[in-house]
Amino acid sequence: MLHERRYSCTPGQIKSSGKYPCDISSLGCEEKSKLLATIEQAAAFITTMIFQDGSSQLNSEQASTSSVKGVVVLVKNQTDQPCPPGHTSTGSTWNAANENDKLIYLKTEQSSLWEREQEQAHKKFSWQVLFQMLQCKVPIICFNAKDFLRTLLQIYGNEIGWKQVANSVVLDPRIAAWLINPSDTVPSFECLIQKYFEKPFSKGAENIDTGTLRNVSYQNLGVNLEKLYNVMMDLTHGLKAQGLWNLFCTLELPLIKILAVMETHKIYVNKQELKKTSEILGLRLKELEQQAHEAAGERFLLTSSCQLREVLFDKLKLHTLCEKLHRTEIQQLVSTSEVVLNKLQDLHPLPKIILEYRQVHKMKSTYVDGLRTCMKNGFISSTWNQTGTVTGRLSAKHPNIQGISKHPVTIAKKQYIKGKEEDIITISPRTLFVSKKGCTFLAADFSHIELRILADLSSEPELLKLFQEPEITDIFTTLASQWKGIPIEQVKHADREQAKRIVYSVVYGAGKERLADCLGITPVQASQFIESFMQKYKKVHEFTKKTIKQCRNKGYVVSIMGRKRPLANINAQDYKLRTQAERQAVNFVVQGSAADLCKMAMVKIFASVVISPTLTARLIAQIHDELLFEVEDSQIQEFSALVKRIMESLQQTTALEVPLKVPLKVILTTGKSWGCMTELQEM
DNA sequence: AGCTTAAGAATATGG
DNA sequence: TCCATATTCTTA
Repeated sequence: MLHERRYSCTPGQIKSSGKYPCDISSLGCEEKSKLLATIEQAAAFITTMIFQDGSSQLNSEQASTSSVKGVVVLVKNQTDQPCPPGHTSTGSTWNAANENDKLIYLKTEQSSLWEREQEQAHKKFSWQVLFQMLQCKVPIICFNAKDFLRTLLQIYGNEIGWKQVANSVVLDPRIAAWLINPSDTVPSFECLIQKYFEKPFSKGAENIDTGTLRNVSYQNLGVNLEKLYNVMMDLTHGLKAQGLWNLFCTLELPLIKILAVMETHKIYVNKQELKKTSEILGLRLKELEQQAHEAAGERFLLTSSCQLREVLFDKLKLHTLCEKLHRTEIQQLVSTSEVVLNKLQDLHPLPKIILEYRQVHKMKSTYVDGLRTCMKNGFISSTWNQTGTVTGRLSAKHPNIQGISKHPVTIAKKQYIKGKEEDIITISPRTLFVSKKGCTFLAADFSHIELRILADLSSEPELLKLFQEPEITDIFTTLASQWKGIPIEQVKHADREQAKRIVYSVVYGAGKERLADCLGITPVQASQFIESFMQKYKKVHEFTKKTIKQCRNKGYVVSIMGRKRPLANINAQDYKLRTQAERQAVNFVVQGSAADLCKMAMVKIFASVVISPTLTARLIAQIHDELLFEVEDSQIQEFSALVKRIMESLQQTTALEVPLKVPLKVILTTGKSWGCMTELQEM
């Protein structure tokens, strides 16, 4: 409350820059139209959200839990050269570097009842200002711009359509910093400033009052926004110098808007089914716990790998009956992981019970109960992180929709539900996600994307041939049939998955022990396989050697769209560190390039939908190589054709040698859930 | 004694 | 001594 007055400024004061932001609600009619005119001519906007607790996007470590109170905007009227560090913004108060720059405050919080009319007017004007900012194509610079855009969409959801944010140009220095080095995370604005702006400079007085005292931070907003602007300018130069500018502008910046829009979309979850499955899984867990205790001859905590280790190896001594069991990474204890338990399952009944217990427990705690904690009013909406990976991929949390189990868990025990007796119950968490009424989910995925990219980058003729033959519909199925010597029709899903794991393991440098563990074969057989693979696909091996060599020379590797990953250990003395960096280098080029393609697809599809007057399809999730949309039933044909065309045309866009294939899948049943997708026939 | 925190292990996803 | 994520749980 104390601060409210500080925002005010007397009419006419708008021009002279003050210490505090000018609250636009204090402006008269004339000043308001003046302000709108100024905004129309602005060269840049630097913005931050202000939260109820007084913090802003510039001094909160993580996304603030408190709700948004308003937005402060620094309106730049001329794009001046970035000031050298230490020159500006050393004072504790803000003095405009340029006299024409303005610092304004837009209140967005909900109006109190008694001053509703006035508040409505203010809200409307705030909206007018923000709308103009979004429409005029002048860059809006914001730390965590996605959160800013999402919040605007949420607050002005009635006045603005999601397509309208598509025209805006937002810049986020955090993403710029991440492109320059994806390995070092920038957790906060202060951190960004320290890394890219105040580098060796000024460790003095002013740092004290930026984060520690929240009340003081108000008077520093102008200073900090100025800093934000300067850091963005520095980073702009950095991006251009490193050849990352195009990637930044054409891929990562448009993605900000796409993710903001995605986060405003809610996915309906079947609450009743969720509760029911939680109970079924809970019952099964109790049974398995009982069985495990009997098999072990003592009570212990099944979820504790430590206690399980004691039972299996100290008490039962099962490790003495089996050689070369995998050990834990840090403590070098005998592992209780799936591969080890698989090896032990003929020696004792306990390992099998544990394996099933863990499967069911994962299902219950993460995908069923975990999902419930993410729900708000029967809906979920993931939070997307654009800077959370080193390879350029996206990540998602709350829930991690990218990691939700694909394969069902079957419970082979009698259960009595609603008086009905069933012997086998299958639980697949994806079916808990349901599309809106009148809509269906459409999934479009790049098939074998990384292998196709590898084929292209290595120009391996054998691999290219496989992709250019139209009769081959699925590479891994083909490879599995070749490897096992069985006809394609008899290849099962598990066989295909195995073939896939073999190929990627070998390509990315798996050792014989690891591969043997993975496949349940002996290390000798595994090394024979690696050998024959290298023999058949010689150019793949050449590609990895070439990539490592380049990395040694330059200190970094580059994806097809110029994404970089510096690898400090590529020339390390330590064998372990060096070879790890080598594998990371090879993996990055392929995985990073696949990420580029998938992001490009998102950007192009979004742009097409935005310019279409009729299409309303919404992106629900990106699962790395797969885009999941919610589409109005009447638009499925039109939209799916569009998606397929755009995604497959990326071959030309990116000048790939190898063709891209994008099978489309839609829900078969009108029941409309995720999972149980079936391939959409060509038209 | 009960509390929070961080690391480690295991397992799900994707290639 | 394949890569890179998130989540959950236990343990210190």
